[in-house]
Amino acid sequence: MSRSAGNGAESGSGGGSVGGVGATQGARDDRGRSLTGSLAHRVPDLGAMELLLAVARLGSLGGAARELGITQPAASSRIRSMERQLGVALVDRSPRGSRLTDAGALVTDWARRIVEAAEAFDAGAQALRDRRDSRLRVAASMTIAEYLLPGWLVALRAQLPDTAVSLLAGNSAAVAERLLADDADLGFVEGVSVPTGLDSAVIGHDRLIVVTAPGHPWARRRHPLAAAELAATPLILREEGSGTRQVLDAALGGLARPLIELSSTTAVKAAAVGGAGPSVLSELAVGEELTTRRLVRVPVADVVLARDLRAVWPTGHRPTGPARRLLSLTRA
Amino acid sequence: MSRSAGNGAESGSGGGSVGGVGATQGARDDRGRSLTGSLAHRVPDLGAMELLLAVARLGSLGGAARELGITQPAASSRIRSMERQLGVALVDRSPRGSRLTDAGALVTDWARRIVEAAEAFDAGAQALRDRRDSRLRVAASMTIAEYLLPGWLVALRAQLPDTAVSLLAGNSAAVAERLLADDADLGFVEGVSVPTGLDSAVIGHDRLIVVTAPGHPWARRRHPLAAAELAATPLILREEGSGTRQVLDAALGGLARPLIELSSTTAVKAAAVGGAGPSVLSELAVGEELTTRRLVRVPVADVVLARDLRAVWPTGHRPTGPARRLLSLTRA
DNA sequence: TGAGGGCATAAGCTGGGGTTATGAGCAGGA
DNA sequence: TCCTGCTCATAACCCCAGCTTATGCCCTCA
Repeated sequence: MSRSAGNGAESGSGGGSVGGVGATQGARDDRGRSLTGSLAHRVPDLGAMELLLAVARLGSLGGAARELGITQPAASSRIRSMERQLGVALVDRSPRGSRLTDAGALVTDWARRIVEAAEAFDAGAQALRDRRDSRLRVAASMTIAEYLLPGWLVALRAQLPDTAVSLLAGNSAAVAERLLADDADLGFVEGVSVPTGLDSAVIGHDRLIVVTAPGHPWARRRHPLAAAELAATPLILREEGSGTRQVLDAALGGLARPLIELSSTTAVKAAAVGGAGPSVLSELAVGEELTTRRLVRVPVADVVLARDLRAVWPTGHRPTGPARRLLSLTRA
Repeated sequence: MSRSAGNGAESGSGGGSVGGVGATQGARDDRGRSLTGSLAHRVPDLGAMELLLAVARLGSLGGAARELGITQPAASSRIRSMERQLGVALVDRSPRGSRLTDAGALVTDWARRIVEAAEAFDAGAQALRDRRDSRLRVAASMTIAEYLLPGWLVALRAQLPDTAVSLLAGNSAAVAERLLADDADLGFVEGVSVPTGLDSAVIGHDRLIVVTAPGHPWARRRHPLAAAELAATPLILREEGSGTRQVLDAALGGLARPLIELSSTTAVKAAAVGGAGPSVLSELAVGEELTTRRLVRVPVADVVLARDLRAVWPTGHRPTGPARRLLSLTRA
């Protein structure tokens, strides 16, 4: 393949489809995944994505290579193999630098999503690893640890790159225990009551919302759902004793009727998306599903399904230093 | 290392820190990234994440291996090397199966985020690749292609696994052109006006919102911002001619004053997060930043910064088949 | 007590991604 | 005009991560 063969211009608008490739393997499983090679075989790896982002930012393969600490030929071949894998020209190589194709710009944006999720993963994993011998020890309840903390940690790391943050996840009681035993500097809990011995600040709200698949009759309701109606309808729920279940029971007066009981938020989401019925979930857990309309929010009239998200610390020990900084990142 | 050495119990709540590892390399760059090895070296690859999810779901290494089409030793060693890399015990291996550690459960949830982003990437890439010779040809404007379409495609693929979807991204005019030339079956545009020759249905709204870094004075305002105040303040903006800029100018009467002009949404976000000043951005673009409070939304009083998101098709040619199905996934 | 499912260990192969070394297109200044 | 410096490409070689097959131990259950 000679210098600027084939791709080059790729005109003003669309997805550049590079020739050949021919891999239109029709075999798919029941979820539409190709059977030959799972995701990892069809999606470039993180290194390639980082490289692509660097190329996009710097406008040069060699520059990107330098930034990532590899050589220019390595970068070039990596990008090329990514293009081969995707069957789409991503960068327009010229002797004066490399610019993204239109398709490349789109792919880069999607790649950025993945890299951001990976950064959150990394920040969380780092915190998990930093257990002892660390400077800022955070204890958090599951929902917060799952959905919010990784993002905060990414932000915190931008401000305090040298602070090792350690994370410990558990229920409210465990968080309180750790704080009081001075095993943690700052805690995060969700729920109405604050464990005794702790001071707290509200940092946000976790609303439970009623959701259904778009096909469900409730998705087309024009008027909000009444509490009684909600209480009378069997719902896809977390198991009894779970945090969200407690809040729901309290709001309805202990009446929530389970259609199915599942032991993880993910399983509940999957069931709801699959159309098994309406469910009640934390809005933190279903943001993505709502924007892509895999789930639809059903407005509710006379029930308050909100619980506070709070930062907590031992009474008297106002957060200072890194803890204070983290707190300020989270606060409304 | 013998059978159940070391990790095992790890009691009821937290992040299990496996011994050793010792890789607390202090060297970090200005963003807190470790210099030795970029993200890709600190984060397990997609294959490992998929494997972990499978183990979580099936409760067995061998079962997960079977599902992914690899052998049991391969799965075992892969998980083990992931644990070594993260410095945390993830699964509790027993002769009767494998369950996740508490830390493992957390890590699995974070991993799921990455895998979901990768699925969206894959769906988009597949559509980009399927240019010609496909059954459903979609043309979409950039914002929609970037933030919404991948999710819809994932959902559509669940319903119609065998339909090849092709995607073409461009501005409104390009979308219209493709539809009228019968180069596309369904289009998506944002903006107030519908190109002539096309019918449309509103499928959502893209609100532009005013955001700042949490440290900015506006972040602590108690009262909404007046339009005049917004118009009088220099803002971080996309370049003149961009879609969001047009809407903003229209809403303010052509008065928006740029503090900095940048040519990509990502660059604008980065500047705003960095505290360079207030900005106006699509709410689709800043969802993540808002929930993690890297950016804060500033309420605005008397300006309507909404534009419709519309599905469009050639007048008369009501969407049918897969196009209709996709439309129903997006519709309110 | 055997059958079967679970996991571990060991030895060997393969290929993707890295490296060095070299050359060629294009711009801008002496 | 030619040199210098940036860009990218190609070629030959190397290494190790991750896979495989083969085998064995642990535990449970009929």
